[in-house]
Amino acid sequence: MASEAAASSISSFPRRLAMESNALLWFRKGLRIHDNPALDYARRESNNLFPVFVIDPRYLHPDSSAFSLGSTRAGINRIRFLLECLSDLDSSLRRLGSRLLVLRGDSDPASAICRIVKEWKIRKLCFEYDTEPYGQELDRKVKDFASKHGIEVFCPVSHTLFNPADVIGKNGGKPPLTYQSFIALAGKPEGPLEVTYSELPPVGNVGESELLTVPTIEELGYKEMIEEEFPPFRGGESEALRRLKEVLKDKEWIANFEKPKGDPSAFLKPATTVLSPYLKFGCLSSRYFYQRLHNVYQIVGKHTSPPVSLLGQLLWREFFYTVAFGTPNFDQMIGNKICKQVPWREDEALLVAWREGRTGYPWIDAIMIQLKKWGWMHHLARHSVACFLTRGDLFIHWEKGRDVFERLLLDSDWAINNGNWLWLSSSAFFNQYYRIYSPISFGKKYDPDGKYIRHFIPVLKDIPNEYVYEPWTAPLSVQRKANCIIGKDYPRPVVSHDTASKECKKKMGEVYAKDRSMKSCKKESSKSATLRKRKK
DNA sequence: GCTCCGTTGTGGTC
DNA sequence: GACCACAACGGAGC
Repeated sequence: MASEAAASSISSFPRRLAMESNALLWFRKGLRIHDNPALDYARRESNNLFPVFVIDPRYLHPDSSAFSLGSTRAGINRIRFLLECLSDLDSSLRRLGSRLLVLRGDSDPASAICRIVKEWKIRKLCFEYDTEPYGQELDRKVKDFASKHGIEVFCPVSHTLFNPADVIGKNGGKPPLTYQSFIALAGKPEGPLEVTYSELPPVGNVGESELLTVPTIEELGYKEMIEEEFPPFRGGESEALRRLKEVLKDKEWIANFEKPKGDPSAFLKPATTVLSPYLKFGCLSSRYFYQRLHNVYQIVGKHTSPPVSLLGQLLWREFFYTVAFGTPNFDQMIGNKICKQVPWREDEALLVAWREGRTGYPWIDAIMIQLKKWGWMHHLARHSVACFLTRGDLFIHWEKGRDVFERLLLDSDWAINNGNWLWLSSSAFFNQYYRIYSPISFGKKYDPDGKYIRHFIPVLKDIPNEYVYEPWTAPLSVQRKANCIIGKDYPRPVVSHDTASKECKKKMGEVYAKDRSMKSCKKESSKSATLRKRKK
């Protein structure tokens, strides 16, 4: 897989000067003007520039069979966030004398691109390199088409700080499997492009093509949108840069940031930057973010370090991108060499209880409701619910939880989401399966009065502090007074944490023991094979 | 084969 | 807030 990554870097711009030329800039991620090498190359020596976004049915067409409002792959909140990103991008392009051309996808975006490239007589096709399997598949189609028709392709790596293929190459063809070994290999990233535009080449003649402006959510076919609470985060590059500016103002906060010390129950003022949705869509360049953080560190002097520092968080993103790129079947247990093979339990009712925030554990349920309503929750809150679903309590397959997160998170990112589910379920990277988050005491530590729970689960709002994490222990008189009868207004716990976590630990112990004996068997057989060879 | 280390465990003590 | 015991994993380095 790694050897296929013949991606260009910004320092390797072809020097050939095009004469009369039409360039097409295909936006997928990278929904920004700043630090956008594909845009910068596309506009150079081009008479016309066609900035295009293709509506991918897989992500944007309504699917009524999905468990929540949205498409097959994306919940409504992320779809709305994406449309905000596109509107903002369109406004920015219009200020530069251009506009965003939004096309309906045919069967997939790649075939739509191939069709218009021919129709608009495109000489130069530019798009950001994508490391995800789905992106790679589309890119292959487009690149094959372009090479058959003699169209120049420029495909820079600019979504990440490093080219995952380079890091894997430095490690002898295998991705590094620990953060520290990744850091040792990665080195310093290239800086962002230092260029601003006063204007861009005009959009050329689009002929007969049916061109759309950025659609509204209703135009995409989502009619029954009744939401009690919308996510407090708006999409787009302008919002990303505003948010970054806000974050950069507090230099002390940046200098002292330590991820594990953050408060997962903070929701009015989250304990992290909430820049992840903007990095996901490329509204914010990771290289620009890195550079600005580095500048703050230089000004303040003393600061925290990776892995816990803010800059360290950007490097975690790179770590997961690298491992994901170099590991076949990274997003599944079977066929994934770095993933422990665990006999997870099939239990649809428990999965639905977890997904819908009805486990009877207010801390877990509040987090799942925040996910549903906001599409975002703190990293440690994600840990709590992921541990609870998998190795901690319910013993349900991490792929099931991964699917729910992938759909509902605004910052849903293939490599990072799968990487973290592998981590939390103790299937890869992390082995201390006996360290289990308590669905009661972990949250209580940060928020003893249960403000977070009361906000996201209003039915519990009058339960006294001493019972808010364990409402089933409240006497009936207290439940009546709080207008919340457990078993009627709010569910009883779906499992007992004490017994469930003990059983989980036992099962994980068995999996690990089996894994050890398999590994030693393999070692033995390879040893004896070597001896046999030597004797011969 | 040993020791040390690993972003982010819990529950107890001071 | 810092420290410890608890129980106890794999990988890296020696």
